[in-house]
Amino acid sequence: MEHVILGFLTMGDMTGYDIKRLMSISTSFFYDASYGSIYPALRKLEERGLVKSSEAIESGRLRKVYSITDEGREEFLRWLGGPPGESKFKYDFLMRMFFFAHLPKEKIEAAVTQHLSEIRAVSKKLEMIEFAVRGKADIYQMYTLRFGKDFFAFLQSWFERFLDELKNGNPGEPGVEKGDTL
Amino acid sequence: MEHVILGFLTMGDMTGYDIKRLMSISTSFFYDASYGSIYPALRKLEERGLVKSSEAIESGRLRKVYSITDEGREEFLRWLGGPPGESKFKYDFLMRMFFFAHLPKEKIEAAVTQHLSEIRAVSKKLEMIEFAVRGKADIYQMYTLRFGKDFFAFLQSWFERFLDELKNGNPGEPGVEKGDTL
DNA sequence: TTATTCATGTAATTTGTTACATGATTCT
DNA sequence: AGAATCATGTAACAAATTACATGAATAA
Repeated sequence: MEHVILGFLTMGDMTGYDIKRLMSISTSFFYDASYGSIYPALRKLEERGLVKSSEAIESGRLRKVYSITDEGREEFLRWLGGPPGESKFKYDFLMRMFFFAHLPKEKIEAAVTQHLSEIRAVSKKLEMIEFAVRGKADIYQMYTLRFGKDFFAFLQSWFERFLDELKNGNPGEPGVEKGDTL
Repeated sequence: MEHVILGFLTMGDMTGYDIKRLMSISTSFFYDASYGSIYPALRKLEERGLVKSSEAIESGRLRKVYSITDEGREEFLRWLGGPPGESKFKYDFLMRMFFFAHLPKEKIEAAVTQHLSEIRAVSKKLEMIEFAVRGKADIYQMYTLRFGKDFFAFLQSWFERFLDELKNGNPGEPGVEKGDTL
C-alpha cells in the first residue's frame, strides 16, 4: 500500500484526495484504497521521511500537497525491483459459485445474471478510462489497462457460456466436454 | 470467512486441519486461509451456536471434529442466497506492472518471466486437482475448478504475448494495435 | 533416526474498512 | 437554495497474517 502511494507520487505532487481520484480512474479495477487507509499511510510515510508535505490554501480550500523525497524514490525502486512474493489473486464470487449446489436453479441464474451485469459495467468503465487516459499514460500503464479490458472480456464470455449451459443444459459434464483439449 | 467454513462443513464433519487441507486442493487458487484465521473462526462459530464440536482421540492424536448445526445451515443459506455485494477481485502483480516504466527492460522481462512460471505452476496444479477430484465434486465445484483452469490459461497466453511484444517490439502501441476491435 | 505429516492453538501485528465529523466551494 | 465535489482526518472495528509454541505418529 505505502509503495503504491509512493508510486503515484512519482507521477507528480498530489494530495491524498488526488491519489484516490487517480486510483479510481486507473487501478481501481484491481486495486483501490479508502481515505481511511490513504491518509494514515501518508502520515506514516512522512514520519519515515519518504514523502514531504506542504500545506497551501488554494482558492479558499486547504490542500496538503505531498511530494516524494529521494529516500522515497529509493524505497519505491527497491520494492519495485525486489522479489514479487507470490502474487495472490482473490475473487469473491467464485466462493459463492463453489457452493451453488445448495441453491435453487432460479437463484443461481439470477446471481450469475447479476454478476454478468457487474462485469459488463466494469468493461464499459474501462473503455471510457482508456479513452480518457490515452496519451497521458505510459506504455505499461496502457498495458495494465489493456489487461483489464481483456480480462473482463474473458470473464464476460466465460459467464455467458456458463449461464447458457445452466439454462439449456450442457452436453457432457463441465470438465469433460467435447472439444476440450485434454 | 465464517461462511466459507460453514460451507465446507456442509460437506461433512471436519477438523480445522481438514478444512485447511480441503481448501488447498479446491479453492486455494482464489481463496485460502491460514490456521490463524480458521481456528479462531471455528471457536466464534461455536460460541454463536452455528457449529458444534466433539473431541476424540483417534490413533493417539487429539482431533476436534466440528459439525454444522441447523442454525449454521440456515445462516449459510441466508448468506449464499443473500446479496453478493460487489465481488472485488485483487491481483498484486498488476500494481507492479503499472509502474514498470521505472524499471530497466531486463528487469521487466525477468519479472514477467518469473510471473509466467508461477502461472504455469498453478495451471499444472489445477489440472492435477481436477483429476484427483473427479467424481467427488458436484457440478458447481467442477465449474469453479474449470474457471480456474480457463483463467490461468488466459493469464498464460496474455503474459506470453506481453513478453513477446516486450522482446520483439510490438507493431503499434498497446491500446491501438491493428486487429483490435475498437 | 530424522523429516514430514497430523494436529491444535495463541499473541502480536498488520492492514484495511466503515462510519463519523467537519466545512468550504462550485455547479445546477 | 441545494446538491455535488473538493478536502482532511479520526475512531472503532474487522479480518487476517506471521510467527511462535507444542507434541504425537508415521514415513523415509
